[in-house]
Amino acid sequence: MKALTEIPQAPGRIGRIGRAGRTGRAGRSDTIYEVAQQAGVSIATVSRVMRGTAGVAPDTRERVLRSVSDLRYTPSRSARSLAEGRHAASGIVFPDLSGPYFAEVVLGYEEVAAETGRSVLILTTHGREAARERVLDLAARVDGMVVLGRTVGDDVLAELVSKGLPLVVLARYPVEGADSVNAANEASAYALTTHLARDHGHRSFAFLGDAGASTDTSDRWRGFTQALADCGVPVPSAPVPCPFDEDDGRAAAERLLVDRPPRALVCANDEIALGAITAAEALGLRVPDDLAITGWDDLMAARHSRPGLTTVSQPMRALGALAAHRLHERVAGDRNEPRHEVLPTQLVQRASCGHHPEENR
Amino acid sequence: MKALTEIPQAPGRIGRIGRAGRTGRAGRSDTIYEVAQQAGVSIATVSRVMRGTAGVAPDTRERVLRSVSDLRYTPSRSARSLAEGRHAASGIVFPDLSGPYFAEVVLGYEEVAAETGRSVLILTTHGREAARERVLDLAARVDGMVVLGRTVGDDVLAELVSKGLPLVVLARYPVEGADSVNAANEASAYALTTHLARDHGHRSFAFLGDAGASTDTSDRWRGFTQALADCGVPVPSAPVPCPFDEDDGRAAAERLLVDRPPRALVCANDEIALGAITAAEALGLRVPDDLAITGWDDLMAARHSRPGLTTVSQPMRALGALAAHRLHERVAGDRNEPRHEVLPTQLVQRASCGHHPEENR
DNA sequence: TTGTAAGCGTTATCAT
DNA sequence: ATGATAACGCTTACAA
Repeated sequence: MKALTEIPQAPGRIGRIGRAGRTGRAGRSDTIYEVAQQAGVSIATVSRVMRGTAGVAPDTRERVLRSVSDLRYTPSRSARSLAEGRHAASGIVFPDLSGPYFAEVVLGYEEVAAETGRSVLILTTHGREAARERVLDLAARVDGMVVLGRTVGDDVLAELVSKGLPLVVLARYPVEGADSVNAANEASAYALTTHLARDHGHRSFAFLGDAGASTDTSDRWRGFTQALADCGVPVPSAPVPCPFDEDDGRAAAERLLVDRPPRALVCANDEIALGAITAAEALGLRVPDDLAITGWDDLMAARHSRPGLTTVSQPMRALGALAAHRLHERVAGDRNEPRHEVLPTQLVQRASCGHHPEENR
Repeated sequence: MKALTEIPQAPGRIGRIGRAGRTGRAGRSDTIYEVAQQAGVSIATVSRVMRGTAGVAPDTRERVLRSVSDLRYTPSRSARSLAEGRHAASGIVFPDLSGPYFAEVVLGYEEVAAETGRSVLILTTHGREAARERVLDLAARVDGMVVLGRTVGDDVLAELVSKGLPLVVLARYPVEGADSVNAANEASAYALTTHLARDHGHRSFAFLGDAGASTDTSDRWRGFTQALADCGVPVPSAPVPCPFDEDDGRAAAERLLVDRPPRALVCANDEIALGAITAAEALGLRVPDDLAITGWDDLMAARHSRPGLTTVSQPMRALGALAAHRLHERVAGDRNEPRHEVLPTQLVQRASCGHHPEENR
């Protein structure tokens, strides 16, 4: 007779008994137990085969693989995540997908994330109240995330960092404990504005865009004012506030142009600029003869518009891709010191800023 | 001495002993156990409070909530998914995000999915080999998914359906066991082509687009040929193959137009059409005087191009939103019979198809 | 109203 | 090379 201490440990999986009999039900996928039973091995061996862990005999391996494909077994992702303590997924948070900018950024991001074996969750905040909760919820599903400007406040980001979540911010000022990726907004604004003032000789400017809402815009505003000051041109006291949207651009431009039209109108993005062109033409102003207009982003429409829109081309896809790479490094634990990077942009001269000698459209 | 059968069940959670002492480590979030201990209740009660399940005394509830916020506790998503047997997430699979079409669809989708309390995973296939594996991997992370055309074969979709995964296809022919959502491609192609033949009197046509690659395109081709036949206009034997891209459109149009230019060129989307306009102008053909060109999608660039591009406007966002709704119904188990829906489109007449009496741009 | 503990489906440690 | 089983962190039936 055995003493209590000699009694074999009761199996933790008492409930496993009677597991059979629920096969074939649609929507109920098989588990590692069914595969193990079918193959006549333990679940540990099945797990080894699935994960490619070394140390499984070739014929055992074959047998398991056959059962796997017979039963069309797919491991449960939640169980795996729970056991591994990771999600093999990352997230990206942006304000909205409308307009090509965010779509391109996300595309660049997804591509790299997929290459590094990570699924991608997206979240748009739409400037909604619940943004904080949604972002925190997302944080529970991923191993790290990228957050774009104009989504949630720095307090939320600090919370994420304090939870130990790898974080990269994009098109947003750096925050403690996170990497950042930005386009060269100030430099390109400076170059663009200098081109307008120096090369075309424009002496009266306005800036259309909401500098308070976006770090991109406020950087562009800063480069704009700096260039004007350096060129000895009067500097407007503030940007003309305007959301990132074509209709808003048209409306804001209409109000501005009726009143006291400047000679050159620097818009915070192409959508605003295209709206402004429409407004200018409706008011009988010729672009660029009466009014120069420029944008940002180099959308397809900028190339096809009449007149062609002078703008700044941003490496949108590269921004997303770089953010994905930096996030991957952080998640993999390859690096801890924050890294802040600025990607170069390019001035694209077309007809809307004034006539160029070598103009071709 | 007790018989074996009388031995009390060994607790499943032997390892819980000694759980304390690992607090404060960054990146290691607290669990329901810490909260329970802090609040002086059991984990079941914490769970009830977190889930809002009825039957918790107000003061107990308060105490728990305080501990939750003290410890900044967020439930583990994988553990929750494992226990609940659901992910509270859904996925959307598309070929690529470039161009505004997919971005808009995804945006409409995400918005509705978020409203129904579901996170959104995205997957782009890029026409890659690994598409099947990626899609199956995604399937393990979601409660249901939407698959767009030109991503994976019907065999993969059948596999998903047989696994019991709720499925909606978008811009793709219906498959057994899944809902489908499409735009009225054939009808709008018919209307567009009839407009060109009847209203503008064009008698020689070509169609630019790869009908084999996309159900959208093959439906458009069908409506196109039907309209020509009904108008008594010679029907081309086949589409001029061309990918969905501006450069490809330009290249394909160049080859076509040098040879034997038709009077009207119907393109499968706006990007192709805009490329074709560029090609036509490079060859000295005037649009629409020498050659009418039309597109599909009504991109921003179609509105701003010179000449304005006649095109078909699709409810892209609504397509995504509807797919999300249908998927939600399926996931919730509200409905089992497949539903196939076709959303209306709209012909947008601009200058590129010929001169209209009431033309305004 | 609250607690106990089984169960979710994996991974990985430790024996053998 | 393989098996037994603890552990992952929750939800929920059942008991009290």
